[in-house]
Parts: sequence; structure tokens; C-alpha cells
Amino acid sequence: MLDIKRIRKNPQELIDAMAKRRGKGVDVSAFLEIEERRRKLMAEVEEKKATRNSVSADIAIKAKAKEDTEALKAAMRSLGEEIKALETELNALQAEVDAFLYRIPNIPHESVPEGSSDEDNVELRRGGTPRAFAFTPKPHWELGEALDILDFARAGKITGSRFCVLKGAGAKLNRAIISYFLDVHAGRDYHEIAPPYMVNRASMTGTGQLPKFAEDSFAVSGTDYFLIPTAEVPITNLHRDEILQAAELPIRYCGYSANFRSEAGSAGRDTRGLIRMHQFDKVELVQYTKPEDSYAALEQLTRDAEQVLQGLCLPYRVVTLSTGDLGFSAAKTYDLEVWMPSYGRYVEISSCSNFEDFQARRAQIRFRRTPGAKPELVHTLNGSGVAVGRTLAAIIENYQNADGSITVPEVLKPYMNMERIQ
RNA sequence: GGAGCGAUGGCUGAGUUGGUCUAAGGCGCACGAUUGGAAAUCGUGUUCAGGCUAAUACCCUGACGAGAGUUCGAAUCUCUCUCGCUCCGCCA
Repeated sequence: MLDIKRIRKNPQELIDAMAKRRGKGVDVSAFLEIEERRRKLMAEVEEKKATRNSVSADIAIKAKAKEDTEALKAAMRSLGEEIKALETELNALQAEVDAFLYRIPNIPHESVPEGSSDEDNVELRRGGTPRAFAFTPKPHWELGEALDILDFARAGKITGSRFCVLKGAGAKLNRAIISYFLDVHAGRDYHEIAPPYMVNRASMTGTGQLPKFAEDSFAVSGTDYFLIPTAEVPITNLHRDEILQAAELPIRYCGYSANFRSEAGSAGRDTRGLIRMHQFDKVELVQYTKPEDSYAALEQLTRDAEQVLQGLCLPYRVVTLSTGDLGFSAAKTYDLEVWMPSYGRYVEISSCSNFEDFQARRAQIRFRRTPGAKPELVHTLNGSGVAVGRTLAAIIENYQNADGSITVPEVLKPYMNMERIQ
């Protein structure tokens, strides 16, 4: 959510930002008109309330002095009805203003390249080199099924499409990846969190999944809970409605969770393999920082995420998302993309974003610069560190051998107690 | 699922025969005094949001878990909901 005062003061900034995002235009002038009416009406209501408050105080004094207060009470009765009617109108306007504010995306940072889509993302750097295979590499779903470590058919039977059953060494490899990621990050000053996999509506609103993207999440029937689409939601909401102390910042968390996404609108895309699942594992990194530190933190967070790919010796690259590809809540995002032989290209495996105060304003996460100072909004950041399912796929493909076996990456051997999966 | 109790500021904790209550006291914190310096002590101050505004000044409005109601007036009375605790039941 953006600062309404900032929009009032500089509507052009918002108009320009929306143009850069190439999204459907938000009608800024219509918004400003409603907001103007809201403020006028609010002033009117407050004035009437001030009258009622002072007269009510008079009534108390007169009643004590045994004077007649019936006339005043009658006058206040009708004033009360007036106030009630105006407040109903005011609430409606407030709801309109809120609905608008909750659906405006964040303003991209000035360093974000302008563009219309992911084709305009800018490559920043690469790590490792795609392996030159002496044989024709197979996709991970073929290798996985042949080794009987991935079972899509039975997942389809017991649940449905876009689910997968991991078996034997596949399940173990998945577990090894999670443990390795957590050990790396928790060993570098990220406090480990094991969050709930369901959250309430306020949490989903706090990080920006609601109200605009309700169809992307799974709601739990009979409750007001949602399955988390990412651990970002519970971990960023950990400090919702809190005022932190400056000395506590930056706060750095890492956490593993399963993630659930409806993948509405992606029918037909990535239908084979582990790339696009309704349920997938991920280790997430989250930071809360002072505003002036957030862009340095974004660089660091991205490096921290990259480290596990380097550890696994997986070829990857880092791209800066263009304004057209930037997510709703983010001001700036770096994607980490891993080399996927079956796709013949780099595939997103992590998304590292600075949300500035966009989520903090929604979730009311603040801090005091010095004891007694006025609370200010923190900046929030997060990044995958990294997606586990896609890592599993990348390992299977990049570490495959001519005979269809998979060599276990060096750093995972201590977790696996095996050299290869065959 | 059943019964009972509770939710107040950064924290703790009064206030529930409705009326100068944003709300005592304490802790914490800030500033000052004291001190060679510190501790201790003393004094003063210290909620947040919105509106107005050049203003983080003044003034006005709102907020005592959330929402609705009664009333001239609600932390206080009524209803609904959420969360927490205790006991019972069930259960990995």
C-alpha cells in the first residue's frame, strides 16, 4: 500500500509509475475526487462530533446542578441522527478509498529497467557454466520416473494434476536439500522459523496477496484461513502491528515451508515435471531493515540466496526484473534462474525483492529510530533461498549420467549418505 | 465440542453503581539536578492514528481485542465474533 499523502501531494508520480508497469491504468483522478469528498465529509462529521462532545459535557454539569437538560438532550438526539447518517456516507467513501489503495501496486525503484515483460529483464551476472553433455540429457521427469523417485501418475490418482509423490532417494534428496539450505542460511545470521502453513485474512492482506489475488491462493473451506503461497506471508507477518526498536534491526529470518498455489491462469504451462506444482517446498529468507539500509540489504540477500546454488555447483544467472515483470508489492526484484537442460534455458528458482514500506504500511510494522522517537515504517525484503522442488529438478538434470543415474552433489553427500542415485 | 474466566499504552497493572478517563500506580525510556564518573536518589516529561497546517506547534476527531447496539454521553451496559487461560470430553 502506498502512502495516501504521497499520492495526494504528487499524483503524477503514481500515474508515471503505473505507465511504467504497463498494467491496466488506475484512474488516479477519480480516486483523488473520492478522496477529496471523503476529507470534506470527515471534517464535517468531526465538527458535529466536537459540538456533541462539548454539549454532552454541559449536560453532565447541568444535571449535577439539577437544572433542566431536556432541551439540550433533544437537540443532541437529532444531531446524533445527523452524524449517524453522515458517517454511513463517510464509511462508504472510506471503503472506496481503501479498495483503491489496496489494489495499487508498488512504485518501481528508479534503478528498475523499463520494459513490458520478462523479455526486458536485464541479466546482471552468471555463476557457473552449463555442462556440455557427451550424451543427450533427459528431462528430470523421465529420469525421476525411471529411477522411481518421482511418481506423477500416482500423485494424480491420490490428489490431482500438478502434484508429485517423492519416493525413496527422491524423498531423501528433497529432505537433504531443505536441510542444506537451512544450515547454510541459519549459519549466516538468519534466525530459523518453522511457520504455520495456514494464515488468516489479515496476514494475506499484510503482504499483498489479498484482496487483489484471491484466486491465486487456496482458501480452507469452512474457515477464514488460507494455505500459504510462500513462507513470506507468515514470516513477514510475524511482526505485524508491532513497534520494533532500532537496535533490533535488521531482523533476518529463514524458514522452510510447503507452499500452495492454485496456479490459476497457467493452464497448459509447464505441465510436465516439478516446475509448476500446486504444492512445493521452499526455504525463504526475510529481512526487516531501516529504510536507508534496504537496497544494500537486497544486494546481500540476493548474494545469500546465490550461495546455495554455488554450493551445489548449479549454473545460474541473476536478472533484474523489468517494470513490466515486477510483482505487485515489489519495488525492485532480482530473479535467480538456474540452468535447466530440458528447457534449454535458465528457469526461475528464486525471487529476491525489496518491498520498501509497501508491506510494512499494510501490516503496520514499525520501529523507533531512538527511544521516544516517532514510529517509522520499516522496509521489508524477502527472497527464496531457494525453491526446493526446482532445485531437485535442476540437480536431477544437471547431475545426470549417461546410464540414467544421478550423482549426488558434494555438499549433499553428508545428508544423503550415498554417492549416486541409481 | 461443553463449562467458566479474561483481553486496557513499549511492558506491567488499576479503573466495570455510564459523565473533566487517553485512562491511576509501577517498570522502561528521554531530559535535567546531584556526582570526579557511575549507581542510587530527586524533579520533569513520555500512546497511536486521522484531519487542519510550512510544522514532528496549536486545535479538532477517533482508538481500552474486533464489529454492532442502547444513551445527550460508553473502557464501564447489551449482542455477535476473534483470541488467550483453566477444567471436562476427544485426539496425533
